[in-house]
Amino acid sequence: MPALSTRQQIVEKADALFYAGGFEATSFADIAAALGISRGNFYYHFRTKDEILDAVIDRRMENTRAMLGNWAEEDDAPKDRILSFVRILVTNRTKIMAFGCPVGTLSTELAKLDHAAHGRAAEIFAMYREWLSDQFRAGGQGDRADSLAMHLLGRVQGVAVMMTAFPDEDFIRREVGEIEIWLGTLFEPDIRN
Amino acid sequence: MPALSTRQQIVEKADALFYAGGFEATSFADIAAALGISRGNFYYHFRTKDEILDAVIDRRMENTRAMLGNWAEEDDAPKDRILSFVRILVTNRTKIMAFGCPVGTLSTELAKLDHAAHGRAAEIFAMYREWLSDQFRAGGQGDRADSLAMHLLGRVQGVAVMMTAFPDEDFIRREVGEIEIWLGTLFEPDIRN
DNA sequence: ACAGAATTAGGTCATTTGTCCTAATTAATC
DNA sequence: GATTAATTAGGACAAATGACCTAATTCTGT
Repeated sequence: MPALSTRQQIVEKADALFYAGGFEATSFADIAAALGISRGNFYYHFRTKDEILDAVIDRRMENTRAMLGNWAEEDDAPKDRILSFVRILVTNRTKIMAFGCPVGTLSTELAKLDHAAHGRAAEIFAMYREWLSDQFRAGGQGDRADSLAMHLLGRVQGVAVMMTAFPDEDFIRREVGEIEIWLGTLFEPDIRN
Repeated sequence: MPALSTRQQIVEKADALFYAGGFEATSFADIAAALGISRGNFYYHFRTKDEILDAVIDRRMENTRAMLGNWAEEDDAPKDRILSFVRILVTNRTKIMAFGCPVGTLSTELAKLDHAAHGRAAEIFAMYREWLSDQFRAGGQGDRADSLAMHLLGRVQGVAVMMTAFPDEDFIRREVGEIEIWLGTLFEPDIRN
């Protein structure tokens, strides 16, 4: 009784390899070899590369949904929930410096490939957008909520891109710090000078 | 007497194809076919794919240097120079929505491929960083100049990434507008309320 | 224990990849 | 005009790719 089904193992490994090496550059053989399974076995579970990509995106959406749910459970205040999001830049800094943001890099790669799944990859972004939008709305930002969500997503994506070019921990902390200050002024409007 | 040498044509086409389709996904055959030249001719000018990449990066660095120089010539005020940089988001919005930022996407792709040229791609970023840093310093930002340059680069990169996922012109103009306001407060410190 | 379904192994196939070679053609130099 | 150098054409090559098939094995329900 394996801890994970072969299919789950394939999706998990493909997820990691797509992130670390890119979708196009990762081959069937790479995934099968990394798992120690035969190509035939692989083909039984996924007939085309696009099917694996679909399954990987499904997995990422589930994981994202779970993570966003956890952040909402851990903190009651919208501001603290949003801070949990921002701090993944620090938590995952090592991987981001090496491979960028999994969401952003997949989206841009599929855009270049003109891949049919680009829209699905953008849906992962949309999940973050809506969740952040909900938090800003709950924090009393009303109509600005969605704009603020997009703005914050962009800020975080930008830091992630810069991290791969300049792996500088000080830069990360400085940017995260500035975002925290910005959130502070947003959620305590009577303290702005 | 051709307007461009074969070698120049190859580099130019490779540049465009690498941007629109990615480095890994663009093959020798793609470039040769797009130019209508034979593979043998191609091989005469570039023996390996890495050589083409190097030439493309050289070209981009030259073009970038020229563009930054032009912006410096067109405007005397550091703030206006920096605005020229920010507004490429609007000027090139169609291509960015389709393929992202050429600098950022190449950097992240080469990072994932663990490619030797990743450092050279980051040098293009470094050119922008230093140029922006010079402008901020000329604008009286002193020690903060480099931090501000990195911050602004990140802001622009973030908008570019979001544009590929959400091709929304309003978002672009909103973000560019906010950056302009931010620059305004930076360069006119006595007007902050 | 056994039949049927699910899963896995191993190999095949046409195509494409990056790399490379040789012969032909064009351009430059004396 | 002859000789040499630079450039181009048109393949060839092994390796890798995504896709596919069949036979063997393992699991499942009865």
